[in-house]
Parts: sequence; structure tokens; C-alpha cells
Amino acid sequence: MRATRYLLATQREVPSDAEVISHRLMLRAGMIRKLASGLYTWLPTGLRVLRNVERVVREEMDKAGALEVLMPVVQPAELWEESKRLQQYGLELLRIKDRHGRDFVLGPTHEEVITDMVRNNIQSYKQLPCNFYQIQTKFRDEVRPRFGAMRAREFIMKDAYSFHLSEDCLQNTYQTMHDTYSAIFTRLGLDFRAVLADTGSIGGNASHEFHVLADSGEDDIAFSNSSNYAANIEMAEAFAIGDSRATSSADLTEVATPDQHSIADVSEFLNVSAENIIKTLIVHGTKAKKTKKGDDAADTLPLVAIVIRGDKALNEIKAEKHPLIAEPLTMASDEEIKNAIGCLPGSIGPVGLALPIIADLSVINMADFVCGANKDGAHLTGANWEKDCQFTEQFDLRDVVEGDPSPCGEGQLEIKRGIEVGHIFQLGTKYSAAFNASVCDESGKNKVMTMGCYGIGVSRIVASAIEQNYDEYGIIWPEALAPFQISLVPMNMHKSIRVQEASEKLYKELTELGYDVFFDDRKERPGVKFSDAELIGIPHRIVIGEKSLESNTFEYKHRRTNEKIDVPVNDIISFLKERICS
RNA sequence: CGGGGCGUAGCGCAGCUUGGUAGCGCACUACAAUGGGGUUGUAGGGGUCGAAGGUUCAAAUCCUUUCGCCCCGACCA
Repeated sequence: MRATRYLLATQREVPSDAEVISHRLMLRAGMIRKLASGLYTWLPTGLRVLRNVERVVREEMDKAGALEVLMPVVQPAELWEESKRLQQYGLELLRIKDRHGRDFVLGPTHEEVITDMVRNNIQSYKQLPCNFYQIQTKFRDEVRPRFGAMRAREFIMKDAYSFHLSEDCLQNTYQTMHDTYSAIFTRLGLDFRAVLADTGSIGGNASHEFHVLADSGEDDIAFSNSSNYAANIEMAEAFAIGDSRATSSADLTEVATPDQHSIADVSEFLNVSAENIIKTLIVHGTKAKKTKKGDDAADTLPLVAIVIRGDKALNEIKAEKHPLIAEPLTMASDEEIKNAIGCLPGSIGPVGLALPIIADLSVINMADFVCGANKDGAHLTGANWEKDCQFTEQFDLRDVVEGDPSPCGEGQLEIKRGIEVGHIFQLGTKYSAAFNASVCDESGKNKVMTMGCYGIGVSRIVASAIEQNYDEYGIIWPEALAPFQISLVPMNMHKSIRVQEASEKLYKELTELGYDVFFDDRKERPGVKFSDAELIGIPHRIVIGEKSLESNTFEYKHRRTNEKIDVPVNDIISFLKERICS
């Protein structure tokens, strides 16, 4: 590609709303331009990178035996009614009407469409297992799009769906996809981890997320420092603190704590460490069943108390897993608490509390603790389980923190930030059952298929790769992702016939050999060309100048290592061949 | 949805308080010098001041409405 025939679109200045490094660099390097909130145009350089990701994904998916299809972005709303997700999915699902007033949605994912396709086209167990994938645009009407391509509303995703007769068979494909994903991210040159994940609202048995490690990530991942255990923080199990309950030595005493509401307030006011205080949170419980039509009492949500050690943080995802706790987790309002308990939040405690009390494992071994007195402006000291109060149940409700014992039994946990770039699920029959997607089995009976689904955020990978690979001059692409493999930077080409001839010849040769070459034939000063080649992150640079031609060499420079080598003109092709293969 | 902020040339911004018909840097065009790390000079082109309405002799500036965008939070994965 000649620079004079290309849209380089690099910029020195960048819109002030670009916060993360990948967003800034993608704008500066002329990869993307914003059209509206969460909507981006991919310029030539960005598209080249995107295509590289797609190529690797496609090759590995094909290798794993998956079949590529392409489904519509616009989907009939009836399909979403059939899976009951039309209501469930919420406002992220963009709904539209056609000219006839029929309802459609813009696809945020394609379980419905693929299940419909499969039920209509696959009839026999002999056709199973099968795995279909596509690389396609998705639309999710995110509440708050941000970080450019990292969390856009419209984005490119590879999604795959597998269908099986048996659970075992699903396990097999799941493992194949796990391996395939590892191969893909390895080829892309990313530092990634596969982590145990929550199955969330999609449901199903097992699930792994693939995270690219980067400080700007939006997820917390817990690792063991001495095994290969890795889990999303909401999946990492926290344990009881201490082996058994400490012995009590104090008596229950009420103390006045006027205007002391937070744990920090109380801790300071009473000069007691937060580790000795119990925090009590009131949340909505699961809805009572209606006994008869119009039974208003059943519409009032019951309340549930959660108790947790003062210095620990409640994990919402864990809490939502408790059968008595409503999902989504909802904190009770001040009014609800006042009505039920008689005081405001800030003075609640388990002693004499007439609500179900779910105790986090951090509190079960505590003794002589401080807690709210269920009376405004008062707390209790010297409170003890059994003697003064009871908890209904114990449950793992808190975030693990760095240094906690690893759930795998080996070592301690470390926590790092990650960007989710892949997610694989064992779906089970959630969709196939709703759609009655069944096949005839060996015995001639209809059997509902079991499904798996496997996503990769293609456009997000581009951003996350930059988060891991940049320096003060710009992007440093891993080889597999680079928009161009080689940049040719001629010095003063329009004045020096010799430089021009040598550059044109080299450009022609490399192009004919199939390399992606960026030939900077602009009439620009050297500094401008160097800066642009570095900004857009081309891995290999060849400088052609009078000086080096004098000694019959080209100058080679590697973007990542800054290694500089003078290569004899006649050896340049074999030199590059060797460099680029390795 | 709650809180905060911003819309002036492709990008970054000033001008608004105190109304007088729009400016700076980058980018762009032409010419010249320079020619191995964003060089310099000269001359240019480009703006419905987010939109609508109002006040006024006069509105980027004051008032009202509205649209868009960003940040924090909640939400979601």
C-alpha cells in the first residue's frame, strides 16, 4: 500500500473524551472514528486489524470442525417471545418495527435464530454433534458505552452454537472450544487466562471466561499464586475466618452512638477495629407466592438481613444465588427498614431482629462483636452468637481479597484486572426445550438437543491487544494483528532518483511475495514518517536512504525491540523472510 | 434513571461574566527554503457558534425549550 493512495488519518490531538489508552491510540492511529455514542466507523487501518483477528478466529474454528453461517442482524420479535427473553433481556435489546408494524429486534446474540434454524434443518442424531458459528455485527443498547471499541453498542462478535444428543458429547465439544480459544488467543499474541465464570442469566452448567490481562479491565480475576486456578471474583469461594468460634468474655452492652452510621464512623467512635464490627444489610427477599388473585400482601416484598464482617464487601452475584434473596439484589429503602425494624440503616444489628438472617462466613466465628442495636443512635458491644442472637443460615456472600486462601486448596489468591474477550457456556436445553428443537435418536424417539454456546468479542480483542501492547510512541502490534507487516520509509525520495528506484524495487518485490507493505511515498519529512509508522505499530521497518545505499545496505528496525540492523541490499528479502516467519 | 459537565472549522481550545456580527494552535491548499525524528517562512481555503423560540437597534454572548455528547453512580455482561 502506498501512503499517497491510502487513508492514514493519523492525528496528533485526540478528542478529550477518550480515556483509556486503546481508545486514544485507535483514534490517533486512524483506526476508528465515532459516528454516535457507542457507534464507530472502522477506517482502513482499523479494518485491517479487525480482519486479522477474524482470519485467525475463522481458521481455528474451521480447524475445530465448526461450520460458518451468517444470520440476520434483524430478528423477528416472536422468536424472542418464544424463548421468553423479550421481557427478560431488558432495555439492552433494541426493539424496532417494520413498515407493517411488525415487531423486530436488533440481535444482541443469536441463540433464538440458530435454534430455530437447527430445529428446522436437523432431524437425526446422525447429524449430531454440530457446531455453527458466525462472525457478525451485534447490537446491545448499553446503558453507558465507553472506552471506544472496548464497550461499544455495535460491535463484532464471533458466536458459535453447538448441538448434541448427550451431555457427554457437549462436554467434548466444550473442551474442544476451550482448547480452540486458547489456540486463538495464543496465536493473537495476547496474555490471557481462562477463568471459571458465573453462568449468569443464561443458565447452564459450566462456563469459562477468557480474559486479557490489563489494568484497564472491568473485571476482577482471582488467581492462585501456586496453582493454575483462576476464577472471576464472583466465583471465587471465600471461607470462614478462623477454625472455630472465639470464646466470649464480654456481656451485651448498649452504647449510645449518635449520628454514627457507617462502619468507619462506629469504628472510630468506639475505637474498635472494623474486624470486630458486624455490618447488617437489609435486602429484598424472594417474592412470597400469591395465595389468591389480587392478594396484595403477596406483592409486598419480604425483607432479609445479611450480616457480614465490617471490613468485608458484599458480593452481589453471590448474594443473588441465595434462595431467600431476590434477584436482582435490591437494597431495602430507608422507609421499608424503618417500618420493619423501627430504626434507620446504620443502627441495624442481628440481636432481636425479626427477619431471616443470612450470615456471611466471615462472621460465624466472631465473638464479643459490635453491631447495631436496632434503635437509632445506639449500638451494642459484647454481642455473641447463641447467647444474644442467632443467624438463620451461613453462606458465602463476600468478595475474596488478595491473600485469601485459594479455593483450589493451594496457595493464596492474587487479584488482577481482566478484559473479557471470550466466554464459553454449556447451555443445556434452555433454548432447545423452549423451541422444541429435537432430533430422532437411535431408538426412533424424539429427543431435545443439548446446547453449548461460545462467544469471542472480535472488535474488543483489537482494543484489548492495544491495552497490552503499546509504548510512548504508539501501538506495538503482535505480528498476527498488525495492519501491515513491513513499513518502507524512503528518505528524501523525490530528490534522490537512487532512493526512489531502490524503494520502488523493494516495494514491488515484497508485495509480489505477498507481504503487507506500507510504502510511505509521501513528500513528508522523515520524522513525520517515522512517527506514523510507529504510531500505527508496524512491526518491521526498512529505511531507504542515500547514506545506507552508499554502503549498499538498508536499515532495518524492529518496532518492539528497537533493534537496528544494517542489511545488505541483496540480503534484504531473505532477512525479512526469516524475521517474519519466526 | 440520579448527580455533574460540555456543545464555537476535521481535531484541541479561547471568546460568553460586561451583547456590537468570530479567533488561536494542529490539520488542509499553494509557493519557497529545509531534507535521517512531528522543520521554517509567505499567501490562502474552511464556521447555519448543536437546534428552535424569545428579549434587543443588534445575540456565540442574556432568557426559555429542546437535541446531542462526556464523566461519576446505579444497571448490564
